Amino acid sequence: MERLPKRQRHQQLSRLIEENPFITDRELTRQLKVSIQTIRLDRLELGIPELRERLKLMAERSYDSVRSLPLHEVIGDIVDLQLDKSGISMFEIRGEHIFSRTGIARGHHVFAQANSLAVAVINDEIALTASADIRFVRQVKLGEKCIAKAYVRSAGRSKAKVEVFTYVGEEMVFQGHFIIYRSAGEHGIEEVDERADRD
Amino acid sequence: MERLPKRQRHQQLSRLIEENPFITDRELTRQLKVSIQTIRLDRLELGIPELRERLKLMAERSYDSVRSLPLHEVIGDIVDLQLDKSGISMFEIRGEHIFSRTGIARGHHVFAQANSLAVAVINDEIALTASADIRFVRQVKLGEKCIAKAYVRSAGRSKAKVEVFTYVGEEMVFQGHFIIYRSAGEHGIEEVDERADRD
DNA sequence: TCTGCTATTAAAACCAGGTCCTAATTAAGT
DNA sequence: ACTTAATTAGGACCTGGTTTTAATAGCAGA
Repeated sequence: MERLPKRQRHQQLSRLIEENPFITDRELTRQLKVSIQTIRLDRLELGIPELRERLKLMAERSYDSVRSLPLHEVIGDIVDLQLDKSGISMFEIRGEHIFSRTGIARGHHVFAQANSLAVAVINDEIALTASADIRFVRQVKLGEKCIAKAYVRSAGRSKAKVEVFTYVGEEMVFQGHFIIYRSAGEHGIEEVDERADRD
Repeated sequence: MERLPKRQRHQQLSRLIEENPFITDRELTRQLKVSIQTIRLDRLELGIPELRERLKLMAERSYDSVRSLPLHEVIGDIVDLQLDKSGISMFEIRGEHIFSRTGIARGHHVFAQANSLAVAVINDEIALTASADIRFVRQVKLGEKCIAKAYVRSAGRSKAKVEVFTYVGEEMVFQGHFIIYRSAGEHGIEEVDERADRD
């Protein structure tokens, strides 16, 4: 009663499916030289779902990632705002903002908080980021609360310079210099609008 | 002969399937109050494949584009990826990405696409943005498809320089220079030094 | 040798979620 | 009334399975 062949086959089966989840049982019979029933018994024992189920799982995984883009309007809660002068916002790093492996926040969330604040602090109908020079000073981790402080350094007619520093506690974790376009009475930009909504 | 209902239904059908690709024809008959045959004719006319085919496509997309990477950590769909060399991703600006009044994309979404891609293209266990110098060249509007192209310019042991250019059609809308930290232990990567441009 | 056990294979019924084809029905336009 | 487009209905067939029930092969121990 060769037991080994079975275990070996199980290993091979797992490997084959892992490296090509699109394989059908019929294809597996060819590769492993056993009947299709054996393949199915094996999958049953190993808890490997059928092809369609596998594809569905993969599709789901890749779907809710697209769906769960949590980058909406203003990122973070605005705590204080003095238009054209300064602003403070608070943003807590949660599970959806991190690299799952490391627990470290993805840079664009930290950026998003700062960018949102830089735009919000500009007192204009339309304010858009033109450019930015940013530095991620240290990593931010799950659960940490980021306090971003924005200061308007200079405000011309069509551009404003805004500096943003983000802290976790005492520590600075991010800094950025933003150049923000403003509408300054409808010029330069084709589509002029009202100011962005605020919560 | 109300032609409108048909077109409207087609629109609704497309919308329904787009916002939930996991829906079956049977479910669609309930929502649209027409027979299942009509649904199938509609799908045929619109060139929308059956449920299983849709799931398979989604699975494929998420599989062979970035099998090694956790996809959900990337903003936009990776179209091409040559680790440590270059990468391309596609990101369509949708309603949730814009200033609702103006239809102009919020900067941090455009940044997020570029940042994700810059991190993804670095072949390392841990890759984090250290700093970035970015410019929003022109506004991006609702419905526009942003194609971001990333090129690894130099890859040292602990840092890599990545340039990202984002286009809508022929037009460049964003450019950024990223410095990415890498873990520099795990993989002894000493292969890449300086790379020339490539399309 | 017979019994018992595992592993394998086979066969048949059934299912979801369709395609493909033919035909009937309905609605509406002129 | 006749024509045409749109809709609905029905049945055969397909893939890639599940589930169940049975038969068969191979070997071990008493």
